[in-house]
Order: sequence, then structure tokens, then C-alpha cells
Amino acid sequence: MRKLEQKLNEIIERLFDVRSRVEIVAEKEKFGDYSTNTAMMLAGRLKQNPREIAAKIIEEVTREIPGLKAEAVGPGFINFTVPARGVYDEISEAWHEKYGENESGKGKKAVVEYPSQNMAKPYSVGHLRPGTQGHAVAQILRANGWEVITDNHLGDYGTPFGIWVVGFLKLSSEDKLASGGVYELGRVYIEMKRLLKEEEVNGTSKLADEVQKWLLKLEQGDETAVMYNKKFSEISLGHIHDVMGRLGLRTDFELGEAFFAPRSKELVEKYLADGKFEKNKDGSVICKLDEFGIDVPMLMQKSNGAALYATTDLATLVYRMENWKPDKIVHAVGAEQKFYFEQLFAMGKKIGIEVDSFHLWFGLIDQMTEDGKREKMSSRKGVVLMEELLDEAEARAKAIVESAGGEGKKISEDDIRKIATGAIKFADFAADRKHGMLFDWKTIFALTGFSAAYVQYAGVRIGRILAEARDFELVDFGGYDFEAEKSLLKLIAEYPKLVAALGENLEMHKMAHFAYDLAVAINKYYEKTPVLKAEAKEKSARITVLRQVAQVLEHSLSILGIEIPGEM
RNA sequence: GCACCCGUAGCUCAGUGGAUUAGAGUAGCUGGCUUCGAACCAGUUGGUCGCACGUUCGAAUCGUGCCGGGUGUACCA
Repeated sequence: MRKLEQKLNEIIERLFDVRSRVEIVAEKEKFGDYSTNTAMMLAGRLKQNPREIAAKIIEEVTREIPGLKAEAVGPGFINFTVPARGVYDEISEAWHEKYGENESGKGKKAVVEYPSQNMAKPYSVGHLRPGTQGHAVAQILRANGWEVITDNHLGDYGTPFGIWVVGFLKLSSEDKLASGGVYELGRVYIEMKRLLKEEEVNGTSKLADEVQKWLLKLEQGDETAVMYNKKFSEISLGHIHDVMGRLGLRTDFELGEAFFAPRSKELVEKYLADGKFEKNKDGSVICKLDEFGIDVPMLMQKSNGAALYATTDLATLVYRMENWKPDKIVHAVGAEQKFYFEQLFAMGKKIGIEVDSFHLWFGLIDQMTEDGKREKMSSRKGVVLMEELLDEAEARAKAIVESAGGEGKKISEDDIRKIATGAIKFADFAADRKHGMLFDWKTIFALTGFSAAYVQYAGVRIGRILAEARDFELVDFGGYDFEAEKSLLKLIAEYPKLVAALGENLEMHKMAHFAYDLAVAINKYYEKTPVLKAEAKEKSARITVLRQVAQVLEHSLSILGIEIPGEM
């Protein structure tokens, strides 16, 4: 495929004296294996009939590449049919242990920030997307040769802490906290938020003052305040680690807001002195962004001098640039913060920071109401907790394995976990991340059709064949034509191009679609082509291809953070 | 009001300028397990690509306007 593109570029330059970049696309089988519209593109520039241009190109290219069939059709498309053996040879030439990966990002460094939970509340499905999407982006950048630093930007600073202490003293107890853990903290937090809102409506501020008092105490290093902070944070962080562990997620760093907060005030002063920021009469500090086409200034510090998100994010940005010197920073945060990040990136430019910032945003999670309407999931109507989701998913996975496998079927806990988390993650990559995502069991935990289970099953099937053939000694398969394996080979041949493209555009759902397409090809192949029972030469060729297929399938799923179970 | 995102089969979604029949999954219907595992395979029903106008040899795809849904719009995160 790549060879063909190169050849076409050479031929076009020779024939028409123009430089071009031919793009070949894999086509549906009825249109041959590959197709290009290059003749039509050239027609405009050369002012010639596209069919005639196509005919000239075809004459040359078929002469230079033996076995290639090319045909001009319609207004000037060229459809190519290539020998399967040629595709196999091309793959074999490029084959290595990490086939698909490239070095285009060599020497470049990226920071990927995910899943950045708010520590005040238990891990809910609302945190699903930042984790899965962020992890996948880190993986695809690594596959393109980047050095990647992952950092969980924990929401561990400010008001939530004060709310916890006041809530704990008023609404909870040591016993309740001991038994409820993070869920008790979450309950207290949500109840307190409700009370605070009520108070605000009534125009009083007794509770709010209390909250502020504890925040001040913490800043001053008060012993009790520090003790509570440590205690609550440990409970929450332990919970986050548990759930991330079950999801197969981890990050290199966990530098939360609290880590950056101490330096933020000094930075605000610095940029005030520079004239980059301005102080309002009420004491608040803003950064004007009109020069970037943003007419809402960014609030950098509250009128009472307190920090807010922007303040710690300023310190975060400066810290990362000073300590890690990245070329790119990716923030995996939901779509509702798009405007905020536009401001943040503009502010970064204004203070002279040069880095390619990218807000990896994604749509919200909706759920169906009882009367069949689709609406946003909210804590008021009851969020689904991640631990509940995982428990239920594992129970369902286990049940289906046992019913499908017949009596006495045993499967390891680890394989169950791979099936359960695989299904959930795959659902996140089914659609473009910009779309909202519907949370219902049919879509988030599909086990048939377009699903992780389907792809994993294909992997398990070829895994079985390869395990059976482990001791088989391959014989020379020189004359084998690979026509039966053509659909598999064509997909594998495309894989490096896909990895490279995703490294640029980060459209990770395309990886899920690739894995699914490969699984479809595997299952079809499995139905009609015997491997173990084939004669030695065919068997050798087929096993060789299946080993490559298994490696590519595993690699593509691993980018998405999905593993293939040993059995299912 | 303004900005951004979305609108494709009953449902969940791919496809974002190139050709005949716009593709998957799911739901419905039909067939296939003594065969390398049926979480599979083969077949079938189902579409004014939100609407209108425009650009083009050609529009789900590009442009403009409208309709519908969502999100955001400085002291929340």
C-alpha cells in the first residue's frame, strides 16, 4: 500500500511534472482493494480529462508493479486490486515486536492530565470518561514515540475541605465515618451543599462562615484542622486508588491542586507587577484576553484574596513548564469546561508560555428517565457510582460466562475483570468523544455485536489455535498465495497509518472501530478457513499470519486500555 | 442575546466533499453447533441523512438561513 503510494507519486511527477501526494483508501471489496481519486484532483490542475490521466497512470503503474490490477471507473477513480501475497510481503518487511508504532514523536514530551477527580465525592460514572479517554491518549502518544508524563490533577484544595469538617462535626460521627468511608464523606458533602444553598437563599451565612473558619485554620496549620484534612484525604485517596486499580488505570504523578496552591499567590503578584494581570477596585484580580478574541476576562483571584481554579491552574502550568518542559499538555476534562480552557490557554500565551495545549473534551453522560426521556445524569437524581457499576458488570460477566460455558465452567477473577472493564471502556470509544454518551446497560455493557466482548472473543479464538499449534514446526510456505487471509492482511497493513493518524488527531474511537473490524475479519476467517487441519504448508502460512493478527489485535486494544482474557 | 457541540434505520452510533444499492450494532424475522469454542456465522425487514436555498460534473459531507436538543457565558469546580 505504501509502496503503491510512493510509486504513484513518482509516476505522476514523471508524467505530468507536478508534485503530488497521492492518498490511497481501502475500499469495499466490490471496488477492488484500494482506490484513489488522484486523477480527478490532477484534472483540475492540469486542465485535462481525468479519465485520460487515469489511463496514463494505470499504464505506467501496472507495468512497474507486476501482479497489480488497476482499472479506471466512473468519472476518474482508479481502483486497484493487489495480490494478497504482495500485502503479506510488505507487512513482513515492516514487521517488528511493536509493529504499528513509530518514532515521529521522538524527543518530544507530553503531559497528559487525567482523571482529576474531585476528592469530596465518591468515584462516579461521571469520572469514567476522563480516565479512559486520558489513558488512551497517553498510550497513543507513546506509540508515536512521545515521552509521556501522566498526572492526576486531584481536586483536593479549598472549600470542600471546610465543608467536610463542618459537615462531619454537625452531621456525622467517627462510627459513621469508619463504616461508610468515602461514601459517608460524599453524603456529608452533598447534604452540606444543600444546607449552604438553603442558607444563601435565606440570606444568612452562619454555616458558610464556619466553613471559611476551618479553611483559614488549615492554612495556618492548626493541629486539628491538619488532622482532619489528613484523615479525610487518606480515605478519599484510598478509594480513588481502589477504583482506578479495578479500572486498570494509573498515573505517574498525583499532584493535586493543594500541591500547587502555595505558589499561586506569588505568581499572581508577579504578573500583576508585569501588567499582564489587573486588579479591580473590589480587590479581585483579572487577566484580560481581548487580544485573543475572548471578551470575558479570566478571574485570577477572588475579591477577598482567595484562590480559585484559575489561580492553582496558573501555578500548575508554570510548574509543569519549569520542571517537565513539555511540548504538549493534554487535559482530559468534560465539555462543560471548554470556555474555561480557552481562557486558560489564552492566559498562558499572554504570560509568555509556549506549549501546545489541548483540551481533550468529551460529552456528558445522559441517562434515560422512567418515562423514556434522555437527560443529563445529575447527583440530584442519583449518580451511578463507579464501584456499583464495576460490581454489577463483574456479576453480569460472570453469569454470562457460566451460562455460555455450560456446567462447571471456571474462570479466573482476573479474566472476569478484563471482560467487565473491557466492556465499559469499549463503550466509551464506540462514538466520537464529542457526543454525549447514553448510560444504560445495553450500551455501556454490551457483550455481543459492536463490543469489547466480541473483539476479545475473536482474540481468545485465535489464541486457542495458536496455543494448540505451539509445538508445530513451521515449514517453508514460499509459494502460498494468502488469498484466504487477504482481508486480515489488508487490515494489518493499514494499522501503522492509523496509529500515526491518531497520534495527530486523537480521535480514539477510530481505534475501537479498527479493533472491531479486525475482529469481524477474524470471526469470518475462523468460520471458513481451517488452520490446524490444513496441510503443513498452508498451516505454516496461516499460523504465521494469525500470530501477526493476534499481536496487532492485542496492541490496538491495549491502546484503549483493554486486555484480552485467557478464556471467556 | 452571543459562542460552541449535536440532529443519519424503532433505539445506540460510524461515515464529514467523489461513482451503482448511505454502513454497523441492537431490536424483529429465517437458517447454521458429533467440526480450530455459537459471546459466532449466513440471510432478511427497516432510511424525506432535521428543513430550505446555494456552490459543484457530483452534497449526509462544503456555504448561508431556519427549526429542534444540549453546554457555556468572571468571584463554582
